[in-house]
Amino acid sequence: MSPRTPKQFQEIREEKMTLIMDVALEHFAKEGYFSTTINHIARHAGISKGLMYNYFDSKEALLKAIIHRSVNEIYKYLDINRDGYLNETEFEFFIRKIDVLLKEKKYFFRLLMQLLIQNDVKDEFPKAFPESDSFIHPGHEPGDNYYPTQILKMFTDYFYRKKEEKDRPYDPAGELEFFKTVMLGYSVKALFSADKKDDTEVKEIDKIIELFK
Amino acid sequence: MSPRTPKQFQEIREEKMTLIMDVALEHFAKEGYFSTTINHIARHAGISKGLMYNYFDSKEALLKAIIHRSVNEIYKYLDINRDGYLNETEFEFFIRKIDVLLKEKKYFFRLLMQLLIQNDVKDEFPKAFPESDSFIHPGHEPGDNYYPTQILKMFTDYFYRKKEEKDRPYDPAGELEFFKTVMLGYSVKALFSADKKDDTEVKEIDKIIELFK
Amino acid sequence: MSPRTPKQFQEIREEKMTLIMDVALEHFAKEGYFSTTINHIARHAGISKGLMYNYFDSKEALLKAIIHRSVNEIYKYLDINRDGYLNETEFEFFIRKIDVLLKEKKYFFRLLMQLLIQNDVKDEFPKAFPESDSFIHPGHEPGDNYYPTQILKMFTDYFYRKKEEKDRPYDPAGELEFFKTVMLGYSVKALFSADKKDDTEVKEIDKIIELFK
Amino acid sequence: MSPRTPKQFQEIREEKMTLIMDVALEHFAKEGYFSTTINHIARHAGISKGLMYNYFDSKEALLKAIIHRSVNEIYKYLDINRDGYLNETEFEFFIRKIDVLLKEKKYFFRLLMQLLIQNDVKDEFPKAFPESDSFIHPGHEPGDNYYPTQILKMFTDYFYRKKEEKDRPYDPAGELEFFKTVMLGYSVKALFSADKKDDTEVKEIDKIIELFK
DNA sequence: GATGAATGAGTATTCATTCAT
DNA sequence: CATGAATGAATACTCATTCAT
Repeated sequence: MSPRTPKQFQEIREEKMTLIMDVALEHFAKEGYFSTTINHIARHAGISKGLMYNYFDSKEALLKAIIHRSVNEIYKYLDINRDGYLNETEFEFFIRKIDVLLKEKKYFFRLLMQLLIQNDVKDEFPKAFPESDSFIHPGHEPGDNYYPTQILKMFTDYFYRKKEEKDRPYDPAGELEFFKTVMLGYSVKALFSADKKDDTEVKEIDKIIELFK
Repeated sequence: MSPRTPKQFQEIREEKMTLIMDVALEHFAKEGYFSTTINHIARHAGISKGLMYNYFDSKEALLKAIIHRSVNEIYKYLDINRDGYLNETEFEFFIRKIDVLLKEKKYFFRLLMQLLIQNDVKDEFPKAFPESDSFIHPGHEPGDNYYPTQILKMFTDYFYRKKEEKDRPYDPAGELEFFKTVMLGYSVKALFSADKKDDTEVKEIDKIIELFK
Repeated sequence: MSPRTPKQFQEIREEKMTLIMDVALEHFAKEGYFSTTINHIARHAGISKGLMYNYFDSKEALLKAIIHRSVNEIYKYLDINRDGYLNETEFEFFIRKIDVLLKEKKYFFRLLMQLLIQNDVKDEFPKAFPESDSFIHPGHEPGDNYYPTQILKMFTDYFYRKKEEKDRPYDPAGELEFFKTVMLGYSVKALFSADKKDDTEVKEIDKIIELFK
Repeated sequence: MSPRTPKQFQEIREEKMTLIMDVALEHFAKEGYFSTTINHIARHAGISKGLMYNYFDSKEALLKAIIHRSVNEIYKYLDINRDGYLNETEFEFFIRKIDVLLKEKKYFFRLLMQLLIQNDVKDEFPKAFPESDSFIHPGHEPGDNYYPTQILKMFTDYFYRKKEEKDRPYDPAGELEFFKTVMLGYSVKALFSADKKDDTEVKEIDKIIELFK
C-alpha cells in the first residue's frame, strides 16, 4: 500500500500507452481509421475514454503516435544508419528483412496504405507518410534523416553499381524503377491477401531476390 | 408550356444521375468514401441534397451504382467475351488496354482500392469487388461469367502455353504469380503517383510487356 | 378529339378528388396520418404528386376534406335533421344504423380515433373532431348545428323520457352515461378487433339494444 | 475530488433514465410517438440529445423501455400471480385497482392505445402490446405467463362460476363479452376525457361493479 | 491517475411543397 | 390538366471531446 514511486508511475504510463496504441492500431487497420471510434478502442483496451485523452490529445494524436512508434521500430530494425552500402549478400538480407516486416507489421502497413490512399491525409503527414511520389522522386535536402530517401539512395547506388559489373547493356534507372514496382506489388499482395500456408509466396520472394541480385 | 415528355424526363434523369455519379466518384476517390459527405457532393454537383436522394436511395446505393457503372464500362472496354485466347500480339494489346484503363478510370480504381482495403466492405461486394485473394485463387465455378476469373484464366492459359514453346526450364505458375505481382505494383504506382509527363513510366509498361511476352 | 365541356372537366375533377380521398383515407387509417406520404398516396392513386396539390392545398387540407366528406355522409345517413324524437323503435333503428356505420366507415372511424388521441390535433380541429369531452359535455350554443350535440340531446331526451315511463327508481343521467360507455366500448371493439365471422358480436348489439330499449 | 464510485454512477444513470422516460412518456402520450422529436424530449428533460443516446439506443428503444417499465409496474400492482380465483369481494377490488391504474398510468395507457391503433406497430410488439383481438380471443398456450391471458381467464372463470349460482337463465360468454365492452368503453373515457372533479365518473365505476358483481 | 456523464457540431435521410414545362 | 424534378427544413443518430468528481 506504499505510494507508487515516480518510476512506477512512469511504467504504468508506458504500459497503458502501449496497450492503447496496440489496440488502436489493430482496429484502425481492420475497421479503418474513421470507422474506429474512441469508445471502441477504450472498451477493447479495458480503459475509459477519459484516460485515453489523458495520454493522447486527440484521435489524430493517437494515430500520429502509432505511426511514429512503428516508423521508429522499422527504422531500428532495418538499421538504416549503417554505411548505406549494399553488396549482393546485404541486398538479399535487406529484402528478406522487408519481407519479415511486411508480416510482422502487417497492421501498421495496412493502416499506412489506407492513409496514403487518401489525398487529404497524405498532405497532412508529409513526413510520416512519404507519398509514393516522394518515394520515387524525393525532394529532400541532401544529408537529411528522411529515411525513405536513404533507403532509396542505397538501392539506387546498388543498381548503378551493378551496371559497372555488367558487360551487357544495362539501364540502372529503369532497373530501379522496375524493382520498386515489383516490391510494391509484392508488398500489397503480402498485406492484403488472405494468409495462406502454401509456399507459393515463400518462393516468390526468392525469385525476386534472384532476379535483382 | 406544354408538359415535358417522358423522354425529356428520362434525359433529365440520366444527365443528373451521371453528374452526381461523376462528382461523387471524384470525391470518393480523393477524400475517401466515409469522409465525403452527401452535402459535399450535392454542393459540388450544384444540386440539393434532396435531389440526390431522388435518384439514389442512399449513400451506399450511390456507391454501388458508381461501381456497377464503371465495372460495366471496363467490361465492355476489355471485351472479355472473345475467345479468351491470347497470342503474343493480343497479350501486348491487352496489357496496353489495362494501362489505358488505369489512367482513364483512375478515380474508380482508387476508390476500388480503398474499398478492397477495408475488410467489411470486401465481404459485402464479393462480386463487384473481387478480393485480392479471389483474384489470386478464384474459387468460382468453371464457366461462370465472373470476369476476373475469365481474365485470370486467359493469362493462366497464356503462361502455360508459353511453357510448351520454351525449351529451357519454365515454371508457368511462378511466372503467372510474378506477372500478377508486377501488374499490381505497376497499377498501384500508376494510380497513386503524382502525374508526371516524363517518359519514365511510359517506358516501364514497354519493359513489362517485353518481359512477359 | 373534341374539347371537353366544362361539365366533363367538372366530372373529371370530382372523380379524381374522390379517388385521391379514397386512397388517402385507406392509407391514413392503415398506416397512420404521419406515416403516409404524399408520394405514397399519389402512386397508389395512379397520379402525380403535382396533381394532388392541384386538388388539395396541402396534406392537412386533404385530411380535412376527407373528414368533412365522411362527416357529411354520416350526417346524411343518420338523418339527424328529423324531429329528434326517438321512440323505442327508432332507438333500435338508430343503434343499428350506427352499427352499420362502424363497419362501412371503418377506415374513417379508425382515422378519427387516431386523430382524437393526439391532443394537438384535437385542438386544431375542434369542430370536425369533437373531443370526447365535448361529446359528453358539449359547450355549444343552443340550437347550433353541431351534430354531436344534436345526437346527444336526442339520447338525453330518450333516457329522460324513459324515467317517466318507469315506476321504479331510475337515474337518467347515469343511464345516459352508461349507455355512452357501452357504445364507446362496442365501437372500439368493432373498429380494432380482427374481423371475425362468428355471430358473437352480432348478438352483442342485440343485447345492447335490449338493455337500453 | 475523489472520483465517483460505481454506485454513484449507477445512481446518476438511473435518475437520468427515469427522467428521460418520464418526460418521453408524457410527450409521447400527449403529442404522439411520431410527432414527438428527440430534440423535444431532450429540451424538456433539460439534457442534450447526445445524452439520450447514451442511455437508449434509439427512439424505438426508448419507447420499448418505457413500455417494459410500465408493464412491469402494472403487473406488480395487479399482483397477477395469486391463485387467480376471484370471489365477489376480490372482483370489486380488482376492478377498483384497474380504475386506479387508468388514472395513475394515464399517459402510459394513452400511448398504448395509440400504438395498438397502428397496425404495423401491433405486429412488432405482440407480447408487450396485447392486441385488442388477443385480449378478446387470446390464442396463447394454457399455463403461459402472458398476463392478459391470465386476467382474461380469471374473469372467464368468474363469470362461469356465477352461472352456477344463478337460477335464472344466464349466458356467461355473452356476459363476459359485455363486461369487456363496458370496461373498454369506461377505460377509453377515463383516458381521453378532460379531467373533471365532479363525481359523475366516480359513480360510474360503482355502477359497473354493481352490475357485474 | 481514472471514470463515464454530458455536450454539440455534424451526418445521412425524409418529405411536404413548389414550379418549370 | 398533368408531370415529376427540385428544394430545404426537419429528424434521428453519431462521436470526438470536455469535465466534474
